[in-house]
Amino acid sequence: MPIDTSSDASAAPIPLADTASRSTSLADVASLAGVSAGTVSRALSRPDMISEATRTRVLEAADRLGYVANGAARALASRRTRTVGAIVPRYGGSSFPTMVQGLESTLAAQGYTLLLSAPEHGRAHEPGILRALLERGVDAVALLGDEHPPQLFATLAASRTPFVMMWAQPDAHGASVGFDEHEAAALIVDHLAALNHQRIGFIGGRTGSNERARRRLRGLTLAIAKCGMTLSERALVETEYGFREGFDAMARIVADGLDVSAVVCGNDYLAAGALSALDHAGIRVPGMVSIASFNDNDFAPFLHPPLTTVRLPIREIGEQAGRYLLARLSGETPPPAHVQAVQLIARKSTGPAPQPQAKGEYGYP
Amino acid sequence: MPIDTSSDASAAPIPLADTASRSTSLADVASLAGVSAGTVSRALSRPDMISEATRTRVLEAADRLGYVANGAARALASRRTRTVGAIVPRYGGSSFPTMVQGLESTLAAQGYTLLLSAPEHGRAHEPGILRALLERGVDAVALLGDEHPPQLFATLAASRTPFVMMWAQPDAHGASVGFDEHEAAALIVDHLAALNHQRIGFIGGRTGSNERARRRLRGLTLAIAKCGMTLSERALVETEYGFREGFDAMARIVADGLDVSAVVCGNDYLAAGALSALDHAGIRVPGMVSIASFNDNDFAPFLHPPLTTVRLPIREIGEQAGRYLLARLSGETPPPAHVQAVQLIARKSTGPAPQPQAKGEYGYP
DNA sequence: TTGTATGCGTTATCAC
DNA sequence: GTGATAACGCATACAA
Repeated sequence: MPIDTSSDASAAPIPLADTASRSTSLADVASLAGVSAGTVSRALSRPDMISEATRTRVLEAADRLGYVANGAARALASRRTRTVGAIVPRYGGSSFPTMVQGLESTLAAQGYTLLLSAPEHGRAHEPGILRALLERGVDAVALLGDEHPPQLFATLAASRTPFVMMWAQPDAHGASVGFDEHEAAALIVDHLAALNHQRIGFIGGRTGSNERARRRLRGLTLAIAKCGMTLSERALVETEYGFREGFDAMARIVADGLDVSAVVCGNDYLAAGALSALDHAGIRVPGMVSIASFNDNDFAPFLHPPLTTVRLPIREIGEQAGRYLLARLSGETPPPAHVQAVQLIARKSTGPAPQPQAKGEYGYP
Repeated sequence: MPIDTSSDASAAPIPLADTASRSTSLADVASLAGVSAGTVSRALSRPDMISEATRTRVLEAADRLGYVANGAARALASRRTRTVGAIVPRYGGSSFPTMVQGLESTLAAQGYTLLLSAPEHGRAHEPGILRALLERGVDAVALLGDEHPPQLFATLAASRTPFVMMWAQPDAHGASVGFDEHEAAALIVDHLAALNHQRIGFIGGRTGSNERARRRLRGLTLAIAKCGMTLSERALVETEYGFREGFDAMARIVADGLDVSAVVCGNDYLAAGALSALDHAGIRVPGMVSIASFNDNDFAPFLHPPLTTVRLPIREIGEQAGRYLLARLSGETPPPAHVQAVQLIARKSTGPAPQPQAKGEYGYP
């Protein structure tokens, strides 16, 4: 996939050790407007400290010259960059973009720009990632999750950089935004219990490498125990998140001899894949539940049969994280403590547990 | 969803007009190492210009003090930020994150950081978006698409900022990376033609507001005409991308009286929704095709029945854009001209056109 | 309200 | 190979 540069208007020499004219600076605007550089600076960043007349004159001059402030100089002098760093690993093909969109939008509304680090795979914990952000002078940092090496927190503390952990637990060592996984699990389990389901299965993410998957499974286990239900060992699969993975997992559960009347999936992709596998197998499990709506393209209720879904506030996590950082950066009163459960929507489309016709098997309605 | 700050180690006063000790600077490292500031600077950024002995001494001192370079000062003096801006609208819930991940990874490998602007909806063209990036001193910019107001290009040119357009056409006024939509369409149409399909439908994005959707429809129209096939007006729907939208669109096509034997969908979400609608209606259309795999979670082949899919190199676009910018920034020879078609994978699972049992209706196999 | 002057921390250009 | 020293462009404290 070569690149098109045929009609390339941008093929001019790169502007590094600039040979030609430097770009217009405050001084240029100042001389055109007939004022001092300091006045221009104020007219641009503290409009209310300047007289109406000169302000318009300055603004006009700046406009005529196409003046663009030099952020580096501004940052050097003011000691702030109006920039926030985010470290969000494995980011494409996940639900994180929705969260980052929320973060970015919230920050952008206040003039902040997002510096995004999206390390692939296990590189998220490399010190260099955070360091690169700090060298860029980010005013604050948003991290995914709360499981990070101590050194990361030490570095953050040493640089006195405000930070927030997204999709994390309340007992993390620092500010965090998340939701109550246990409440989400309880909602699901209550729903299934009301429909007389007893033995259930779970297809979720890998608990070894994914803290969110781990919490989700733990919450489910607790809720199930509290209801006197059973989580089938044979129908408990850990896998990557994905449609194909859900398909394969459910296919395996079916092949092993389905001994559950309901299966909970860790997210919508897994669930959709699992449904598809059931369809292929000519089996319909009456209780199919997905915990997380994967993103804004919430397709669970349109599957056949529709899924019961718990909608997680992915985007809201990003927004809230942004609001927290903005508050910190503007010196406002620190936001309240503790993470609370959030909006959970259960679509009650799952049917009641049937009387199995043959042991461990459920046919079409 | 309040925020947890209970065990907050980051709740220290914000480091704005810093009252306490400034963070360690080059001078601090220099005095500890017993050299001049200039030497420290070189030891850190031009290791080969310094003697082995002093270099290690400097590095050790820097390490002991936990020195982190001040990017603002560095940018001011060196006139480069090692930062690249990206403007990618409507970010969550689309295939753009995959592309951005490719861009970010490629840039990060060379020490560049991505400044991400993800304007919601129509705000992508606002001059302020680009301006914010330029003020941050981005060394280069990556844009989504090639349809932007002239002023944007003018601003880019005035600031002599290298830029590249992603998912754009070769005849754009500037460097661009994309793929051949017409070739993708031709691949699909050839496939359907070989299976004797004659009349086909299309469910795609809104051509009024989405340049990619427009190109996709145009490519399809051309390919269909060339093969002597027919694009049914009644089975041509423009909608938002999404599962629900695909569902609704197909439901409408069915309600209007299906007069096609194949339906092409603009992306996998639309296709999956459309399949679901067919399932609900108890109808199976033998030719179901999706043009774009939505992202890495390529679920089309797992649907029932499986979709024939053309896989578009979304991530590769980002990677290639990153490589282009890196080449520009390092003064390398400009990459070759023209956009070429890319890897297209057709999964041949669509069946041949049947002899309709009743006019405009196709039953289950 | 406006002008003046200093400092921000680094790189780069000289000398040595 | 290393040390002074001058920009870099802006914000801001202080003076007017």
